[in-house]
Amino acid sequence: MTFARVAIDSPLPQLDRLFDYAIPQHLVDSVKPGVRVQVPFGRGTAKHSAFVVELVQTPSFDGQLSEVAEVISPLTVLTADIYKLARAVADRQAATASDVLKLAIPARSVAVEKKAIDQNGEIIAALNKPQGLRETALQQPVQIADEPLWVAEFLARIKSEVSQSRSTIAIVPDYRDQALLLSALAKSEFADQVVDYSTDQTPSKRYSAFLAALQKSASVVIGSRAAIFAPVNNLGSILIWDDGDQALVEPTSPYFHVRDVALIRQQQSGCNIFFAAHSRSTEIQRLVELGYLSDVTRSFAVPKLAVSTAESRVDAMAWQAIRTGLDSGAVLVQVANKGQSVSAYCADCSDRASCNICAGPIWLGADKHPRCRWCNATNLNFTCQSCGGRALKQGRAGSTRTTSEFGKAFAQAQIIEANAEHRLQWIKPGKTIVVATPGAEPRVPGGYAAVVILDAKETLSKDSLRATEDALRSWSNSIALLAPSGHAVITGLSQKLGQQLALWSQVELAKIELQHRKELRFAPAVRMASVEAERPLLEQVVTAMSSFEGVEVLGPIASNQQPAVQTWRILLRYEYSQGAKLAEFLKALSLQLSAGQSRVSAKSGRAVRPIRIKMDDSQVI
DNA sequence: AGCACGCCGACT
DNA sequence: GTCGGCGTGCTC
Repeated sequence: MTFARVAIDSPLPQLDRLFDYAIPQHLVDSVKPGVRVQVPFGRGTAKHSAFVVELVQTPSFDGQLSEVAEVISPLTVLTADIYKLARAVADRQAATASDVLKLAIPARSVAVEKKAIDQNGEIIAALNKPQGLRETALQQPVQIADEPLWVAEFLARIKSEVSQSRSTIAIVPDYRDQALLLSALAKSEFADQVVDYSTDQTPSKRYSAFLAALQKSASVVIGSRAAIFAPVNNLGSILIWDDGDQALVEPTSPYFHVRDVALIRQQQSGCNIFFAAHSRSTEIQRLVELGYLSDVTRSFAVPKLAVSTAESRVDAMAWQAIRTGLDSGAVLVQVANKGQSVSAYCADCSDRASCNICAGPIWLGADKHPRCRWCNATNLNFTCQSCGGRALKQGRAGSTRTTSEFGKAFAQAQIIEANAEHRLQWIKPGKTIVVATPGAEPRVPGGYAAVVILDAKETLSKDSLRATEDALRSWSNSIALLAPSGHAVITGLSQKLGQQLALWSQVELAKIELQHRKELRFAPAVRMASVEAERPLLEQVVTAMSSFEGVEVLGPIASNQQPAVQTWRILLRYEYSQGAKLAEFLKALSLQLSAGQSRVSAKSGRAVRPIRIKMDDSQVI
């Protein structure tokens, strides 16, 4: 007699454990570890979806067992490896395995599955050509003559794994990096092994990518956050490009950084792990200093970079760089903010303009309409809170105004604006000025003749713990788009930082930054969690935390994230060694305190958790 | 989440 | 005397 031990597909923390079920005679052959089943649960009449985690001979529950009601599909969609990973990630993040599994296992597509399996429920090799791959290669308007160094490095590592019949997971934070890597792989001899795991495709394509990873004995999975959970066989290497990119942080419940999931998966599977980036994150620097990772150096030409300490936004050096750059090709101008103007002031009394709904700061979007940065309300009939004035004057220029200013100054050049809304992957070579916000820079074949970085001082003085690190990362990524003969200019940067950047001493810069964090006891020298809830509930958390030794509680402070319900937030500063214990404590605490507090969001209709725990919150300071 | 069990106010 | 309020607790 065997019994099925299942994980219920429910976000409720009190159900985050395994339940045993009897297997009725007609299902004994089809209930297998990893399959999705329907089970009766609780007093409710509705059946719940669940995953069979294992089959056992003796149930660990001595009450009356219910029976598995139905097997949804013969496919073993939850492998033992992925369950183990999901459990470990959930435990680290004070979340549930189900939260992780819904990211790891895409929604089932019956149509895809019908095509993909034979009568025995085995995946047949009909998925060899992931559609995404060919489309990406064909859509590529220009051929890349010069492959970036990191792409070549990834290809070499992938090639080595494939030749040993092992799989690779390559994580790229950005759709342009994804396309670059995919088109390089499409031309390679192992194009057939490639699985396009990007999340911005249709559900059926995601499901077929998932099945392809499950089926191939050696696959090359390319994707963003979700790809770290790809159920590949014989995992040889995890490769991560540009780990400092915030796109690698999951914005919903487990709130993990892919880097941390990758490290867990590496430890569990014993595979290789490789990080590459133009600049070094403090987290990677910490792991290098601990001896967990080792440095691999590749020689390359240091970019020609000049730094100007001038106060004016676009100084003589920047103008000169744009002018000479245009003579030989395209020029990239990186600006800190999008829109017409990053801020607005009352024309009469010069006070900072604030939103008449929530008093948040006002900026001017591309359409020149005054908009609130906090609640996004359009303030068309602005009234100054201090003097009653009705007229606005613009603050520092954003990308839209910069674009129109350059359009006037360089009438002979084509001007293009690129930001998160106007996504651009490539531009054609020629006399073009691209004004881009950080992270939105398009590539140009052969590279840019000049890269000019404006607003350096503003980027550095952002009110964030990671301001310097993020700035160095976004500048480095822009400068890396230079042609070999190109020149870069950064305006408004201090001499000291500028010199180190000009020498491209990325490791040295990361060392210094990490040293600062150690002195201030900030992440990643220690870990910092945030707990967010409504005030009375949060007070109970604060009280309970006093019984937990060695964790420093900072706050509460008001959180302006959701204007609908005012929530508050505390920060918890703790050592890495306390992580497991603290996560367990917080999970149990939130379960106990939120009893009977669960409610449904009026806006989305989804269950909203009364207490939100982020075990590593880098946004918070 | 559902759903039942459990002890306190106004009703044919 | 009971019908029902939703606080509390459990779900293999």
